[in-house]
Amino acid sequence: MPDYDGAVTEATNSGAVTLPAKRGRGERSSPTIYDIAKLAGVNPSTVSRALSKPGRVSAKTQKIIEDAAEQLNYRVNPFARALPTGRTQTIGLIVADITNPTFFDIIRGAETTGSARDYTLVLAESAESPETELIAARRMLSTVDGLILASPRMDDEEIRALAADKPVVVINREIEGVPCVVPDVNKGISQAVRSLAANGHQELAYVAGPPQSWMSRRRWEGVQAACDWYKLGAVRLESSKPTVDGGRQVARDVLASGATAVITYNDLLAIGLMQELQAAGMHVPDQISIVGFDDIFGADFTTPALTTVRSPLGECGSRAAALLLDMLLGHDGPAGAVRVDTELVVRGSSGRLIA
Amino acid sequence: MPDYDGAVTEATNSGAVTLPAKRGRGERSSPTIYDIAKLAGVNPSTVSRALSKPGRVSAKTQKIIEDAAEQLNYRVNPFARALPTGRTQTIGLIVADITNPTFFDIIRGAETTGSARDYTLVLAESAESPETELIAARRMLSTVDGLILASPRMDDEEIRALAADKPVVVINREIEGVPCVVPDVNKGISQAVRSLAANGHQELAYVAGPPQSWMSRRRWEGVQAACDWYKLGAVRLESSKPTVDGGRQVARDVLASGATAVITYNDLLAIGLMQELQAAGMHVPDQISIVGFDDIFGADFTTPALTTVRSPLGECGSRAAALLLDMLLGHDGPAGAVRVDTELVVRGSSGRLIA
DNA sequence: GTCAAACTGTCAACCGGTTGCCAACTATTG
DNA sequence: CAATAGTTGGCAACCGGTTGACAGTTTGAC
Repeated sequence: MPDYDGAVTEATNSGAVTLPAKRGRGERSSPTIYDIAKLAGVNPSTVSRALSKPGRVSAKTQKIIEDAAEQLNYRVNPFARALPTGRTQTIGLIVADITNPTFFDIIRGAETTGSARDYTLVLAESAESPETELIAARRMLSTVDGLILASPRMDDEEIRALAADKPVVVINREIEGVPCVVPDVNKGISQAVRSLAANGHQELAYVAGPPQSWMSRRRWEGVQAACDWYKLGAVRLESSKPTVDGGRQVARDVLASGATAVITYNDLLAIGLMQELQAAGMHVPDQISIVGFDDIFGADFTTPALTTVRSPLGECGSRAAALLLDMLLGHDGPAGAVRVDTELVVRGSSGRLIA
Repeated sequence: MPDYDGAVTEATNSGAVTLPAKRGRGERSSPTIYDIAKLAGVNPSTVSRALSKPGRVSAKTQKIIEDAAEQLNYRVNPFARALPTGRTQTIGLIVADITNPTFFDIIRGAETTGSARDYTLVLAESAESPETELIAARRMLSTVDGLILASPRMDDEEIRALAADKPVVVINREIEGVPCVVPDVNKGISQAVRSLAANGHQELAYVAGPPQSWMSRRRWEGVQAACDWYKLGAVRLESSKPTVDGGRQVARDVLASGATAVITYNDLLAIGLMQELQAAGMHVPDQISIVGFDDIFGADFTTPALTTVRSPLGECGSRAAALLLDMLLGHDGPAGAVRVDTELVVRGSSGRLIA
């Protein structure tokens, strides 16, 4: 029910009616612990304790105060609480690109887990820029209880500095001394390369992501290791940006490389690459196999549907938020990185080479 | 820019910068206006005025204070500011479903426009539930300066009640007395139906979205009107949920309806429907044409690519945020709804009926 | 019955800005 | 040069909770 605060407390204002916007627009203001205290016949500090320090006041008083609070439809003023305590019931999330579906699930996972524990999610975007990211992180850090960095682009040192200030959890990157949630790509990559090798491929290209991306490097290392093991040649190609468009642009280099199988840093690149190759008359997977990363929304819309190494991103977001909330309760972060499993999802874009 | 949001540009770390004073238990705390006041040799209130009320203090004092603030690397404490003023430099956005790509452009548009004016975006999800939405809206409203509701599911009355409290802008719905940003679907629908009629279709089905969705009703009305005009039969089918899955489930009803052309409430439904119809051996568009709504990310990944009525959702998010920020500056909201244009994007999923 | 420990509620001092009001100072004008 | 209007800076009272210190009450042990 909308609280239309009934009685105007006449004790407050002595003089003339302050009609011009006292707060915001309307004159309405929500009940405070002082109102409750008056109604319950106790001291405001007792109200404060009853409402936030269970056990500190007697059960009887507690009940009286809770009833009064209910009657007035009281809600704490988050700012008043935040001012002396610093607690804001808020967690921040910074992603590199809001429109990148990779982050959809991370955002949802974090939001869901957060709001289940009465935390609100604050979102910011870094636009893939380390500088923007740092500025956003700094600005946020003063207003949230903790911060989740999804695929951060800034330096380890800067992240550690932030983490020294308030709890920080990192997704998709490992940083010594900072709690991390990281998909363990080895399993998925190993499956992917084995599958490609089994299908007769001998030369593989990896299309890399942003140079600042730890995960892109990690995936390249994984690809190299797996290719060594399965005796495939591996070449690394750069992309201009980790998007569908970037994938289209890298198609030339892919063709020039002579590789018959491509693993891309993410699904967007894979999709763009596939579109461009098909437009150039190539047949996927008969002439070239394409494997993406992440299994984003839409990866199965393409024809052929995209084979991809799935990272459980929703789980990453959710685990990161849970970790953060735990840390806010005073627990220590995990010693090492939290690893979540990846797996190859085989669809139509990879298969036997038909030479 | 009237507000001092902190010296972000402290590139020149020249010489002795007084470190922030330690708080009682060795916790670091950031500098306050009192620190600045001491350093500048003025009263704290003068500092406050210098930093937030341009023109209220003399240029000379202003300069001294700004230098001192810079030297201390001062940032306002948002909570301390919010407590007396209610201003938080924050706007809220509530969407029905965080993972629905429809909202991603809206989110990005709002975030981008907001952060360009130094506002932070706070995000919440209603999970398509009017109750959850209302709770989230209430909780948010006390902590943000204004609220954007994207495709709200709650009653008009409840929204008006919220709008009476703080500035509210609605996207994808028209509510008398509340500023709205709404894609004007008529043009796009008209183009779509005309195109279908020209391709020989005579019976059309509309797959509706959530019953609480104003936009779904609006689109149905538009479809009916256009079908009247172009002399097509129109039948309305219900979906269980506005997702890919919901689209798959409604395939049976679509087939049973005998319609040869389908317009769905959104692209997700269209994609799911197309998948299921194709799985059942139907050929799109030779046997049945499918037209979606919104032109979301991935709509062009399908085979055939999806014909859809594009709504400029990023623009909606951005316009809504701009509107809201204007209102926060004291301007009135627009008299009527702000309409943005829609247009048909013809791709492969619609075409001539081959009977 | 005495004395101390445990429990409860109150007081008052914050947290860090904002702002109405007033006094002092400056500039303008007659 | 005095009177007046316009500036500018300071004082102090908030905003709404939180919390350490403390005193009054109970409770419990001996």
